[in-house]
This record gives sequence, structure tokens and C-alpha cells, in this order.
Amino acid sequence: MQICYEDDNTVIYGVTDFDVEQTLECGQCFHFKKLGEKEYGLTAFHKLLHIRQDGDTVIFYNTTKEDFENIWKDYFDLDRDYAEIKNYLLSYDDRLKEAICTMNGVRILKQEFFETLISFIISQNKQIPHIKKIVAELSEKYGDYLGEIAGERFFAFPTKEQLMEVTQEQLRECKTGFRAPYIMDAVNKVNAGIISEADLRAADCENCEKMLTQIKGVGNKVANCCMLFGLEKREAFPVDVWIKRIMEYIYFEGKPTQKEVILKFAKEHFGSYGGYAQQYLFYYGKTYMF
DNA sequence: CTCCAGGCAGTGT
DNA sequence: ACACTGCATGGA
Repeated sequence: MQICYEDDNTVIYGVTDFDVEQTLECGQCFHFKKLGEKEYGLTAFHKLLHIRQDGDTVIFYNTTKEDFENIWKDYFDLDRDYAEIKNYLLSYDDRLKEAICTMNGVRILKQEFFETLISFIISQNKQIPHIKKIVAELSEKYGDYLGEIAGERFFAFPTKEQLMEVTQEQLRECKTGFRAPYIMDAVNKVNAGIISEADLRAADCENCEKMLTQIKGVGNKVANCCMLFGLEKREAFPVDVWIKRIMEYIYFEGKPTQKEVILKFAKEHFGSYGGYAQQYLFYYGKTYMF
């Protein structure tokens, strides 16, 4: 992989184990807009990015060396060796082969903690397109305007301070429904320091999950999504209806299996790489299996 | 029309 | 422990 800083753009040549479309569309992130073939606009860490991929070349438009190195390289997890991750997973279990080979270009994004917390609270009992719609509306109404790409306007996800000013009524206007009080509780606890990102990062998975599930509307699944996508805990293993279905099909002879049993299996089978296995399985299963 | 969605809290045994 | 239910909203 070679990184070149050309004029206003940053360009990567010879990228491996990365596909911008798979990485954004695999369900880990809800805050981006598709602009063209493997071309996207998104915001993170209060910056706007226009990115396009052509084969093993990835163009970060209007991106300085500083922003690439400080933000986007980490956001897309480009420093991590995914070949090693895949080899590890496959060395114990070739039943993952099809999922990993098909979803070859998925990387786990390092997203902002607060955004993943609120986004995955919203995600419960909803389909991905609608989650994206709600996240977009919240951002447009209460987040900062960061610029436009090809006529599309982009807004940062609201900060914890910005959401602190939003009433439950206003949240409901964004179609959050019964999740509105859950969002309120999360925002309050984060702003009050009852939920602290530093503490969550320092904690092991078990304790991190305990802290997060103190928030109303945050259960095992939402907590694990938050840990995996927003706190860089790659052993986290969110079990939702899809993963349950997929794991039952692949590993439990298609028989209905308790969530706890699936969790235990994942822990023993995938270990500290559980989160990667989960995402390959989720995206593959959701796209091709049922 | 009914059914369900990257779940969870509340209630009842 | 475990099962069952209601929940806002939109799309199939």
C-alpha cells in the first residue's frame, strides 16, 4: 500500500482487504451518502470526506496529509493487518470461508463513541434505511453544517452538548418514537459523566457492557455494537436476529438456539477476533443467505 | 388489511 | 430463570 499526497487529494495505491462500499454498506455505520459507483460522502470527527475507490486505488478528495494521518487512516482502520485476521479466523474454521472471501473488503470502522451509542439505540426494531433516515434528520436539525459535495449537503452528527438541548418532543419529531426517552437517558448520562468514554475504554468487555446497559434502552446487543464500532473492542460480538439466524444455520444444524449459547460459542470459537467474524457473517448472511 | 424490522423494558409465572 | 407483550413508525 502506497500513500501519495497529490495536490489537494490523498491517494492510496495498491490497497488490500479494503472496499469502501462494503465497509460503509455492511451495517456498522448509518451516516453517509452514496454519490456514485464506490463513491461516498461522509462526516466523522467533525470533518467532511469525499472518497472514491477504483480497483485498488482509493482517492480521498480535498484531504490534507494531516487530516488523512490524523483522522481517515484510523477511521478506516487502514493500519491493521486484515490478512492476519482472516488467516486466524480461517485457521480454526473454514465455515467462515465463503463469508470472508465474499465480503473481503470489509474493515471495522473506528467510529465516534457517542454517535454509535445514539445510532444503535435508534437501530432497535428498525431497518437500516430507516435508521439512516433518522440519523440524517437528527444531524441536519441539530448538528453542524460541514459543507457540500455535488449539491448534497453534509452535517456532523450532533455532539453530546448539542443533543443536551434537544427535547423529547423534538426527538419524536425526528421519528425516533419510543426510543426518544432512551436517547434522552443516554445523553443525560454521558453529559453527567455517569457514562464516561475513558472509563469504558479502560474497562474490559464484561464491565464495559455492564456500564453501558445502565442506560435505558441499551441492552446486550446495542452495548456490543457500541463496543465494537465505537470503542474499538474487537472481541465484542453483537447478537441480533440476523446473527442468530445465520449462526443457527451454519453452526447449530438450523435448530433454534438460545442467544447465550450462541454468545458462548462465539467467545470460544472466535476469541478476540469475534467482532470481525460477526461482521463478515452478518453482511454475508443478510445479503445472500435468506 | 396484516406483519415485521441489527431490541428492550416491564410484567407475570 | 423464563416466556410473553407493548412499543412508534414505515415499508412489504
